[in-house]
Amino acid sequence: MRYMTTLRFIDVVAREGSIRKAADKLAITSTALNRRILQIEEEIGQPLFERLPGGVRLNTAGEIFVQHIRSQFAELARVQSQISDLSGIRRGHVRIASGADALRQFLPESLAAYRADYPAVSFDLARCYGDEAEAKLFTLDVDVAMIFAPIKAAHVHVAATLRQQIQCVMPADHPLASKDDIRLRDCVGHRVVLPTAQSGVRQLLDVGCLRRNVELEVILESDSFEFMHNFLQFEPALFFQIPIALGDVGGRLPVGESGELGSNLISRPLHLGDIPAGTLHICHLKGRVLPVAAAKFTDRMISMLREEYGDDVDQ
Amino acid sequence: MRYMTTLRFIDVVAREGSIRKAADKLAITSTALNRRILQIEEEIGQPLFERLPGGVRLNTAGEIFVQHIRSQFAELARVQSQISDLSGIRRGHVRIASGADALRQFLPESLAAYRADYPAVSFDLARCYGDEAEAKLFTLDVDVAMIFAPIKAAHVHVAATLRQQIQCVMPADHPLASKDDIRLRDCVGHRVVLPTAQSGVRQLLDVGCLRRNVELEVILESDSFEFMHNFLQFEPALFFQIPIALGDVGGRLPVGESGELGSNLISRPLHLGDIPAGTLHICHLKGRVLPVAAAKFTDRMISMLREEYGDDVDQ
DNA sequence: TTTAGCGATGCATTTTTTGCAGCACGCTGT
DNA sequence: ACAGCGTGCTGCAAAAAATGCATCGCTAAA
Repeated sequence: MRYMTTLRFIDVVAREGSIRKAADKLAITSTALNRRILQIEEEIGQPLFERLPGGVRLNTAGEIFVQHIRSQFAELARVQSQISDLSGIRRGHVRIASGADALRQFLPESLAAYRADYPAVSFDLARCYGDEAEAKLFTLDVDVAMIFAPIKAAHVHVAATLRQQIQCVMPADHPLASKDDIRLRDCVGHRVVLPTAQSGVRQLLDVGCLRRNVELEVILESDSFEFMHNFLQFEPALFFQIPIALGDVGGRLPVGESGELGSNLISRPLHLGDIPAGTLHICHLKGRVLPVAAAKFTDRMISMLREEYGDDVDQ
Repeated sequence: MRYMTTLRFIDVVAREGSIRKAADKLAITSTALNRRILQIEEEIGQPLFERLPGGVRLNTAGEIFVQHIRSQFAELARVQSQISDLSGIRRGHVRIASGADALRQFLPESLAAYRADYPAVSFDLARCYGDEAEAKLFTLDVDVAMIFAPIKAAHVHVAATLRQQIQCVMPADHPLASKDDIRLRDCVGHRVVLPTAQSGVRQLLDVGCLRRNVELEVILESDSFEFMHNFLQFEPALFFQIPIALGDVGGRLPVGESGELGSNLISRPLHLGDIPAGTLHICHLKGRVLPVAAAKFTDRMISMLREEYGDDVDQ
């Protein structure tokens, strides 16, 4: 949209923290960009940016205004989506933030299923951790987020939750494979592989180890579940995950039966007394009206969750 | 705001129903205006207006888009107000829709009181009936409305209500002046003056007369309370009003003691069994965040009502 | 002290917007 | 039937706005 140009520019300057850098990114000269900013500041009647020696930074007025700009963009997207919708084209765009958990099977499947019905809808997927996801919701960079972690910010509205008990994944011939349910202290003396500290699974594990006074023998830390899966093919170790990330209902069956990844891996639930079940949240920004496509996709996702996980889904 | 120009133009075209008329009003040529509209339609990807032989009319997409435009304007006003507010200037603009009832004393007084504290805040007052007021809220033409009538639309949020018993106003020497409380049938045989059919007072009266099977001898109907007040100086008659319009607490004392208007008029409450108390609503658009000034003014108004009418104020 | 990077500004150039004149179309009243 | 009116739309030239270039003054770091 033409008339949004200046606003878009301001948003970029705010993100880049420098007029010149923003100008580069926008493929215009810093002169033109600078002038646009000066003009808008004059119209508003006061500066939006502080001029620092190394660039610019939003002042309070700027913060307010940029927030307004972002909500305008989101609103425009919603309106356009609504307009497209009524012409029967079912066009649209959905922006999702998700932890790595849902990336293995649930999200690809939901997305494909939705696109089968509405092929003109496109998607943006940002993989990120809980705090980032909340921030992206707030800055209107994404429409909907899947967060496996406690929700911290008040501006987040939780549309649905899914209780997920942490699973312990290991080679089928691992000594612990015979147990139906793993205690934390069982893991002592075995090599373990952990997700990064930012991950919700890791946070639950850390709390549990602290409480039960268990020290794990960590041999690898990574933010890539795929990598850890692969690693287990070469060195036997324990590795923790939630069911939705295992790509199998309930996560109690051997994963990857079709042979792709870790065909010899099995999962066993961790004892609930050691590590309580965590919660996967599907959320969007409070008070925001989502574009048609985003709203429909969210509904679809929730009903798919309900089909697979039944009573573990809430709200 | 410069970048809003096209949007403002579209709003005007939508209201005028003709590009040429809108162009006149906007002091530009129809050419330029037409081109702007064609451009925006191209950017959106579909027309916003139907072209009729006598002008243009919004189509469904246009309705959606214009609604979006209006909400953008309102949002911008709010943001600007918020920005002004934080620089301590306390600038702002409040747009009010009100029935004639509150015009006599309550609104002028509240407005002046508020302006005494915030002299940089300006006001717009549109006198109108309930339905119009609701429409103006919806089209974002006003921020807050005072409506003495039932609220019909679902998009209206009621911030406070005030119960008001209808009063009968008459010359001090009128035969009914001796009663403490007037029944509808007492009015039969006396000349009465009524507000127009659109007024909330009139609607309550009509229902009451129908129910009690009373036929009033109507000699004058007007939408101007001031005119009716003045008329009573020349011909004795009964005239109905709610306390807030009488400019005197409770409306039970002779009005206009200071001699300005109707110094010889008194008011007596109508019997509650004949005409139930009506409700004055202070409302704004549901889901809307009001500009600072409008929000503060509304709060002030409500607290002033509470001071004067105490328990009759709700919510 | 020098150097590099920043935002701001004067001036020429390019792009966009505007206004004028005129077109085709549909309704309306004679 | 037909002229008259008002509508939205379009080529073309003029006016206005946005842009790019070169440059200034400034600050922080080397």
